[in-house]
Amino acid sequence: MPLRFFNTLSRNLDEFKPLDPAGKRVGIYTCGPTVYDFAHIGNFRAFTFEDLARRYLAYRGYDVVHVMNITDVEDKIIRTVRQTGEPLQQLTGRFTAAFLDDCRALNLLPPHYVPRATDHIPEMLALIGALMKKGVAYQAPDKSVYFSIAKFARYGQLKKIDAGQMRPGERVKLDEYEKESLGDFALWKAWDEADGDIGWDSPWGRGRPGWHIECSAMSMKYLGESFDLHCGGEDLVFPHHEDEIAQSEAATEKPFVRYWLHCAYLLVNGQKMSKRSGNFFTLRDLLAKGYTGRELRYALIAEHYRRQLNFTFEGVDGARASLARMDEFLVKLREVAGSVSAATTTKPAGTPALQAEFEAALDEDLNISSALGVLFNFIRDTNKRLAENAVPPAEAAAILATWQRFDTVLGFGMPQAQEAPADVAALADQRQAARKAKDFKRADQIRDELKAKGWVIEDTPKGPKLKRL
RNA sequence: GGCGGGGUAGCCAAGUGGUAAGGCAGGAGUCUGCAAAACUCCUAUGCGUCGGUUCAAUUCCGACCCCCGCCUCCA
Repeated sequence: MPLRFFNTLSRNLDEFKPLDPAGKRVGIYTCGPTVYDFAHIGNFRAFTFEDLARRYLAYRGYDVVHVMNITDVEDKIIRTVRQTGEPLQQLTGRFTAAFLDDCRALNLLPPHYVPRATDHIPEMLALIGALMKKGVAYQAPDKSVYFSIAKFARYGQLKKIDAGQMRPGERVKLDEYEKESLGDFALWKAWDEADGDIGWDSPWGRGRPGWHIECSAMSMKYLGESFDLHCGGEDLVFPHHEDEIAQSEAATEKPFVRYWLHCAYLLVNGQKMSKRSGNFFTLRDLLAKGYTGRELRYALIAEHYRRQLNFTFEGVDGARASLARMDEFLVKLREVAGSVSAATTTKPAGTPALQAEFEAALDEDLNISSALGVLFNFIRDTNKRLAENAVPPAEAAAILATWQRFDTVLGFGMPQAQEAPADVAALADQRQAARKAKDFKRADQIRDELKAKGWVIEDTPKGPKLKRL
């Protein structure tokens, strides 16, 4: 089955074909964070979905090159610098590090390149220069440089916006601008007092880059003038990505990106989670509540990326329980497999079918809900056979090997059998002895002690087993 | 005003022109000294409403209702 993505550009499920004539290399650019504060889990929904996309492409055998920018100069950053007095580099360095920590907690694969905007001012200036030279950009009386959307006929292709129909947003004071047209956007923002010592010299005077230009400059630097995939949250469709297309294609006269993928919002209480509304959780907030990164990853990833995801604690609790079911299954398989390795066995009949179903689900625009359904169906069916001791070690090993491959996509991690520490194991032995002696009062007392230490004891037909709570 | 996404069981959610995957929660059972844990089974004559097309619609068409979002801070 072909891999298909819903392409915002075509508004269709398009079969994925890489630009690379060899069909091997795939370039993916994902819009990264603006580092003036901790990212919230709404932000991480996007990064998690992008991680899934990237991982699945790799699973499908593509050589993926993933670029994610760090926006480290921008209005909100400058405002924060002004308010707190913390130097820009220190502020952005701090939150960049925090962001990368959060990414690790969610098991997001590190991008191959994580370029910072402030390290690419020359590339941006070159791009702006090219646009000026082509006459599609102009310097306004306010000294800022703007892109003229009137000069780019294809403007509005992503959002299907008719420039004539645009009307100013509520937060825009039209009279503040000296642009030729309302839809024109800044490539270079002229320095003003509020910027303090933040600024770079340019052929158009001191200033700083506009928001969109960094993504065009950096994506093209690392991936080429045309590349395969560009992802982000749906709020970036317009104007950010629309403007990226305009400035990039106007400059290169080549198609910029083949497939645009956008994920829907994370909601909380039915409303978009955002810094603006104040209704957000950072990853740290949730980790502090005792949820693990993988549980949050599951919660963020388990729903199809193009559907709005209403974040609830009930939902994360559900994610935790779902993972526990999966873990339980894998640990059981490992016990059955013992020391048998999958490599020494021929693949049993069930596994290729499982793989085919898993892939068929993800091939269809990363339908993870369906893929997880496939997995849980398989778990139920195999559990029945495990209960009857009908799964030979070789098959268990083969299933584990297959699952390991699935996990390169899911990123939940394979559960490790947990060795109980000596004192816990000793207590378990004592309890077993008490039970043999029919001293159930003592046995139950030890059970409570173990629980207090964070271990549950599970009496199975094969004897007691210790499990981490 | 323009443009878009949704409304499927208590909650989350997949999906299809042929009669509703999966997860969580809940109920029952197996196991057990009792439990716990685990596992199994059960749980929507129904897919926002009203019409239409069809042998057959949740799935196609039309109208309507409701929710969410974008239209230059935004993942």
